[in-house]
Amino acid sequence: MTKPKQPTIVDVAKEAGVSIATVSNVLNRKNVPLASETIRKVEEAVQQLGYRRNAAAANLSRRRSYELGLIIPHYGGYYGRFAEMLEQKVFAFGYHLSVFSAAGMNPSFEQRHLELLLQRRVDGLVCHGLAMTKESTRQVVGEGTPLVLFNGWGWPEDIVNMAVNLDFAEASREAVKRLHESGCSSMIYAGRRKGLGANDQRIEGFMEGIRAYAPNAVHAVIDAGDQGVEGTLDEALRLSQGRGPLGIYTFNDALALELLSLCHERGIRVPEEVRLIGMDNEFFAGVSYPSISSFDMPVELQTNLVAAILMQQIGEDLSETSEELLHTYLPPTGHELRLPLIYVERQSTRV
Amino acid sequence: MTKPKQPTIVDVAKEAGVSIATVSNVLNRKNVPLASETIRKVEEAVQQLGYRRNAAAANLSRRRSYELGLIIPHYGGYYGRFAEMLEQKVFAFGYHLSVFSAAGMNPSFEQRHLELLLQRRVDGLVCHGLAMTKESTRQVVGEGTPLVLFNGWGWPEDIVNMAVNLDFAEASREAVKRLHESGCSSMIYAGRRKGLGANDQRIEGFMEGIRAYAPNAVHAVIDAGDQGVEGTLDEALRLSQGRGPLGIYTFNDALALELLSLCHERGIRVPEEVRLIGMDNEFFAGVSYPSISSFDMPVELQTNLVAAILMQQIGEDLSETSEELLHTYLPPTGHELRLPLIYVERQSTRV
DNA sequence: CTGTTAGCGCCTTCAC
DNA sequence: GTGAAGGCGCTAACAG
Repeated sequence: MTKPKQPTIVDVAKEAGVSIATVSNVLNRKNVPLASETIRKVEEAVQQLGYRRNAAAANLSRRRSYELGLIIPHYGGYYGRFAEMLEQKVFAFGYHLSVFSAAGMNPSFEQRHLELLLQRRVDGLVCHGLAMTKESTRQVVGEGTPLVLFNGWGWPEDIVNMAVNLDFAEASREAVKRLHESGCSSMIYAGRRKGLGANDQRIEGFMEGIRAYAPNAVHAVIDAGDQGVEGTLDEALRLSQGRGPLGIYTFNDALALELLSLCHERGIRVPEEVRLIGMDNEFFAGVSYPSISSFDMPVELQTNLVAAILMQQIGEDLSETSEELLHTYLPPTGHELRLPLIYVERQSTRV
Repeated sequence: MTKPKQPTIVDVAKEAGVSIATVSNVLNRKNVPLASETIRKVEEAVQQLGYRRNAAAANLSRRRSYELGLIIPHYGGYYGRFAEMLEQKVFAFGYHLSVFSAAGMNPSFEQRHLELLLQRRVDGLVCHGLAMTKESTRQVVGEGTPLVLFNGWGWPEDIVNMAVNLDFAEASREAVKRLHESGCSSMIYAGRRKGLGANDQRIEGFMEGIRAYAPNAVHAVIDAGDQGVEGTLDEALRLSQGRGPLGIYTFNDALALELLSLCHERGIRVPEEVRLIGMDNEFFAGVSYPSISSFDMPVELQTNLVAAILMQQIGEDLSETSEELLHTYLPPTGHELRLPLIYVERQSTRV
């Protein structure tokens, strides 16, 4: 209950019969030569006293925190996986990751978390492009904290050095292509306006896909947020009326699952009458019935790249593999990097 | 690129023409009386210089971090929601929450995160009971860091002051009751051994439920990890053979969904032939077809209680509502608190 | 009301 | 190889 004041480096030094500098030296295993006897004594004292270094003091002294900050909209699905994976990647460089959820792209939370992270003097920042305001980002970068964005589109080059994005536009084009090839003569993109930039990317790609692969197809962009899921399906069916199978490409798997259930309820057969492609490749897309075709996100690659770029900005030495990764993926020009999603074909489009 | 050394309190003092103590005073709004002119000057200087307090220095000086640590197995589903909600709760007390994922109950990660948190001198810890080893927990508590567990069963009283648990056992009893009342004469619990204590609790409750409500029912506990999902369904069907509707209660909604899809595939009708109850009340349980009955977790209540108990241990003043909450829920004796789950009836059991 | 001063615990030259 | 000493930036008495 009562906090009995934890032992400090001074206590350890006393216990081991050496000076505090020596203790610090053995603890931080620098390139300083130490007598093995000294090392032993110190380690014993540490063990004995249950010494644990005070991070605040160490950070203050070194003027580095070896801490990185990550701001994401929430912990669910892709973002959670991203956080977990990034944590592992930066750990390999000796850094620790502090994760904050902006509670659904809420700018006030974002602001708070950012402020906190900066007070902690994090050595670098990884932010979700959609959870950040331009102003705070500019400020951060202006103050000199290395920052890399992920899934941020259309950021001016002068405020963001590098954005590592998933190529939703390309995936959307592919979705149209797949649906068209499977014989859909009418195609719908069921979006989520609140998905912001991520939704815009999909719309853009969808329209490009239509132009490229199915210029004559009946098509439309419907917002599931506006129309509701039922409204979306109604509208989609109305548009495709009698023109053979209807293809629906959705903002994410969750929406696809809702549409799938609705089809079940109404006795509409999937994939015979309606074909679905989702996005995110969530667990349930694989085990629903019928299973839902989707796009898998290269989270491992993305986090690897984010980590490498950030470490480079911080001035850390990169491993060979990291170097190679950057060579392979960094665009020769520009400040945006697009990673391809992987299409996973399942029963909802299999004819 | 070059970090131009952020302004310190000294710079602000100089700029404002006051002493550093004064700056510290206006910044920390203590019960110290300040001249409004002084305040203005300081705030202006802060604005001017873009001053941001160095958390490490402040923590070191105050010997408090106003930081709390949370260790969970992963960010998905319930845990993610728990983290987000707890963050809000403790923020109301002026604390910040650092969340760490133990990457699936991996003890080495747990150890690492714990060590880090302790080095940061967090003022308190919230840990998932299943992600912690007894040894490290004992050590932490022994060193005097306030700790509250959530979903930890069977912890010796001498190492854990309080555990705030979801009452999976009671929910499992209820599941049996519901299935039995709906007319199931055979009932299965499809578990996940790797769920550890959480699974044990369900098994215990399931068996008690059988004894209490349906002593004559054919029943069994099957582990989906051992048998696979298909194996589980086969086994369940074999046991219930021809004895009317089969009730399956699952470890979680994910497993329930898998079983549901399998039923679809084999043309087994849900709920006519098989009735399902899941656990977690995940998004997809509500929108699958048919929708899956499940148990909703009182995350808000749980996080409220965890926050209140921890704040109390730290010695923070509680609000009236928090006090009341503790009065209502704290057990008169013992060190474990059980919160009821809420049954959500859906189509998978509706006859 | 404001300023002076002594740490907080650790790291890091720089002598020895 | 090891130790002494001066910060790191801020807070908290305590004077004034």
